[in-house]
Amino acid sequence: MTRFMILPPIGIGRGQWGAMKVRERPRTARQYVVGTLRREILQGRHQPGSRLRQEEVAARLDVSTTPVREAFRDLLAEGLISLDAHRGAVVRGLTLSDVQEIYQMRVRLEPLLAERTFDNVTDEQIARAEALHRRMCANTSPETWASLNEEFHATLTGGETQDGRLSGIVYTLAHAASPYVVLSMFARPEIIEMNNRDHAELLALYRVRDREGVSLKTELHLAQTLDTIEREVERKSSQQLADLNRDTEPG
Amino acid sequence: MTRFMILPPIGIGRGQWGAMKVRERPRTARQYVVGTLRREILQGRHQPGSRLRQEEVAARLDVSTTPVREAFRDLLAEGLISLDAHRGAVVRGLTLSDVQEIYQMRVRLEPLLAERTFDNVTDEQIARAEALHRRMCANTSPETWASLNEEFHATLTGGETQDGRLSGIVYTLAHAASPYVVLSMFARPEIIEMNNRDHAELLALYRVRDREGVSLKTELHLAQTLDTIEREVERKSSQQLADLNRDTEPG
DNA sequence: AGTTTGTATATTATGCACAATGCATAGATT
DNA sequence: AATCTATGCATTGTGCATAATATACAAACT
Repeated sequence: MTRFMILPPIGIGRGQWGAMKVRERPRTARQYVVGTLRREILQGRHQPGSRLRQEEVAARLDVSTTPVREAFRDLLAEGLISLDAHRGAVVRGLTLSDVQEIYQMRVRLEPLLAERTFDNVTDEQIARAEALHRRMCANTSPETWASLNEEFHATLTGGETQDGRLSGIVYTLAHAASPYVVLSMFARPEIIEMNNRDHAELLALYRVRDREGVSLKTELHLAQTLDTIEREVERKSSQQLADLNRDTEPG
Repeated sequence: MTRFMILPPIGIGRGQWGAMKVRERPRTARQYVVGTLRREILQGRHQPGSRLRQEEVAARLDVSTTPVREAFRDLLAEGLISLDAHRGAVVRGLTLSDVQEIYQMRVRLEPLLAERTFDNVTDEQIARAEALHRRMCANTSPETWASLNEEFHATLTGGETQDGRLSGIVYTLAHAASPYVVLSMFARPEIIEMNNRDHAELLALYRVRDREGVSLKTELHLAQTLDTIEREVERKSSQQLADLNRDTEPG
């Protein structure tokens, strides 16, 4: 049935709404602000301790202050800023103690998430994870590797589709710690290879449907990562740390 | 410059959010809305699945819509509502699976929190916790007991003064599960006595500064509580369960 | 005829400009 | 010098305009 299409050929099939759902939803101003500020903070573009003034942010991103205020609430929930009544938003830095706390939580929570989602993991999801794994083995740039890494774990645990508290918390924690992970990988590229080997083992355990094995491997993987980061931070002077955090990426 | 004020002086004017304690520092409208809605939801006054319309809430609490929207963001972070762009807020119910998830997280996180805060616990804090413990032993009303219980644990772990991610998450989880805890205590009052004995043991361990013991006891205490809740829910007929979180989906 | 597809309307969330409150700091008074 | 007061400034709150979604209803196709 060849029906005349009034609206642009974005989607095949019926109507623009079905197609809209596949593409990205029209983002609200708030989502735009949250995304931008989160990226900026995680990339270290805002000095920890510096204030974020809503008017300034609103002017810079060309929106009004209302969506900025709501964005601040979201960033507060993610732990990226602190927010006191009438006193405004302050960028929270990540101390080593923070990173340790985050990883100690992940070590305990991610095996639990893996166990709880284990039965819902399909062969197709494993296949997608394996595809991501191959791309991660081929790509050695820390940033893109980290990005793929997040997608990898999200694929195996149901990702954002899961609406429970656990998956949301795990997702947020993984995000929050990412700058340090990237940092340690910059310092010692062999860490990436170690992670890739861990992922290969993990995929193998998923393939043979070894629930217990997946849980244990997940725990071990994170504990080792924390250990690596701790050693790396100890090795570095805090000066160098600050330098790396301050520098921004080349366009 | 004394231009006439459209808004009356603090405290009286925009109504009854002065109806709370007059002596308390003027809270912001947002804090008032968050507190009110949280209490209402946790008390089960809103059917799970029902919508919260910002205009309605704003009119009822005699506030404008902006603080209501920001309050929605806070409640979203606490997991009490879900929130989709342009589609509004929906009250989330607590399924047994949710409660299990929450307790499985608490079993893993609270020992960690106890360990991390252990060295900062002062004798004075222990004394305050003991005072609360005595009041809890004397009081057998489930609601007040639960309220004191939260204060008890907050006292021993630094409470809200702590600004790390861990303490905030633990605090939120404890809050979220409270309706079920109260429920199980209503059903079987001896649970309160069991908890009181656990607390006495815990305090003794704090007194002798046994870090490992505190951690283990905390874990055991929560695991037992989850077990009790599960058995209690199982014991009840699915009839009564259905009463608690009524399914709003029409066939 | 029954179902689906398209359009108009109504409802609700989102965004904006402005008014007002509270915090912080600098200046004046005792 | 210390305390109190006044002023600047950023956050908070309000009312309204706009954009998006859901609902109702008419038209078209199988």
